[in-house]
Amino acid sequence: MNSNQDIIRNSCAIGSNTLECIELLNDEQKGFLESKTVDVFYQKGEVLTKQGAFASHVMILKEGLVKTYIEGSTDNLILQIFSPINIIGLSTLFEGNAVFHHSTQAYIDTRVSLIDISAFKQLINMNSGFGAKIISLLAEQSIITNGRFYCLTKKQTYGRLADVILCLANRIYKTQKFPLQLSRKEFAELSGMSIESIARILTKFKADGILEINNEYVEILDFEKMNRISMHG
Amino acid sequence: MNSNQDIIRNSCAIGSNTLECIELLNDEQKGFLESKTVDVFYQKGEVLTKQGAFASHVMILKEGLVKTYIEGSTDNLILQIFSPINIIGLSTLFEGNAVFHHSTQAYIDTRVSLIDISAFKQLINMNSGFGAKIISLLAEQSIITNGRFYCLTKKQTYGRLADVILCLANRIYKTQKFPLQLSRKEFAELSGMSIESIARILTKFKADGILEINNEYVEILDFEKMNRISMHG
DNA sequence: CTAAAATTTTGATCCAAATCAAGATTAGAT
DNA sequence: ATCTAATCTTGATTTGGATCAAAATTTTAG
Repeated sequence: MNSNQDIIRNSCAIGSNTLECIELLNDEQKGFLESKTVDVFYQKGEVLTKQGAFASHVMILKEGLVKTYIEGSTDNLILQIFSPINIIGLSTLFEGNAVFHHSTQAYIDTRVSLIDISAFKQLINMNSGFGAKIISLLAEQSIITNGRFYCLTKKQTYGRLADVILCLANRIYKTQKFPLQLSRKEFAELSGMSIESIARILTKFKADGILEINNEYVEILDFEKMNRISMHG
Repeated sequence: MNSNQDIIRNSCAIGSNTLECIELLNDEQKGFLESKTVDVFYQKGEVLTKQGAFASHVMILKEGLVKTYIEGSTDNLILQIFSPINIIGLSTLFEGNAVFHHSTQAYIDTRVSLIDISAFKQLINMNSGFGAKIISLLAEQSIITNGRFYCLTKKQTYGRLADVILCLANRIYKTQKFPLQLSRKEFAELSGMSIESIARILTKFKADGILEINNEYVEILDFEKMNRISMHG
């Protein structure tokens, strides 16, 4: 049985769907899609799309790890993290505005397919099953971002960081022990707090035997306790 | 010319699209839709959909004012406010999960059309233009919610409240002077702060000649200044 | 119209987390 | 390997806004 509260649990920032939607295209449509797609490699730290620029394409993340974020005057708000294989930039399908409403940056070396946006829109109009799948993906992504919205506005520091760590383990790396590919600064940005607070909380997590973190990897030692902290402990 | 920053301006919580999508249906489809629609009237304060319940329908807001919100253990996070005419509950089109991921409540007396969700999905699969429009609406709504996400996490109290007031004026009531239909408690929930902070800031806004607020109406007296505060002043 | 209840305002106090300020550690360059 | 720059940790201080407390106002009920 599920309760009300479970919904807001995975409050971190990851879209989890694969590319079933491509499978819904027929051969001709697949060929058309392919002709309008280019593959691009980005290095760690490179910006894939820039907020405010013309939204010329949708991206499929094939390899790597990226964030989408809103650029503010002082600092950025991370909307989601994406791991392969996911579609990024569906919100550019809003007809009213032809610009990116967020930037996208690579955490690590990353490979994406860029799909021409008008071709993508044509496919939606050609194949209603494809469109339905895109609707489902968009709906899912907004549910996930809303969970993150809840996390960052309603939980306090310990809960937020626990949430981010659980998210990385459950949704991104899909294992309790994973390589440390993010800096403290990136953890801070992800969990919406200062770098110093991250350091302090990580030290506490280590002291309490909940987490092991060193220069190579992160490992959740006490999943139960981490979960309890995440649900606002 | 638009800058980068403009995007995150209207950071409040309202979907602004009308029902063009219905116009994309042919007569037969419209008839089908009509046969699967019921109109319901809700009184001020009544709950329209409950987080965690089976997602049986999508709603079209015909009259009134409603909020969608995530229910937390301690308090709620308002995701969006909707004024007529708008579609509410598109995120239930996510295939993976048949429950509402948020609750919906009426701020004032409200009339909605409930559309059976499987009928709605059928229409999406029957009419790709309809689906494309729904995609655009979903994309727009997520852009708006992301703006609100930015507002609540990155701005401080004065900016947040200014933002909410501007949002009400620009997007909901579409005038600088509008009836006071929300309590201080509702303002507090909307702008993510305590009731006392709302009172204090409103007093300050009045003292500075930026805002008039009494038991009947709200009026923005200095739009320019309010805007400056909203963009984090 | 009056009393009671609810809401709003104002002031005082407290707290979580940011910022400031040094050190300690790690990574990169020569 | 050594020096330098960057990142990370720890402690001290500050602060924005919440909470607590009480008075003022508004709304509701009789």
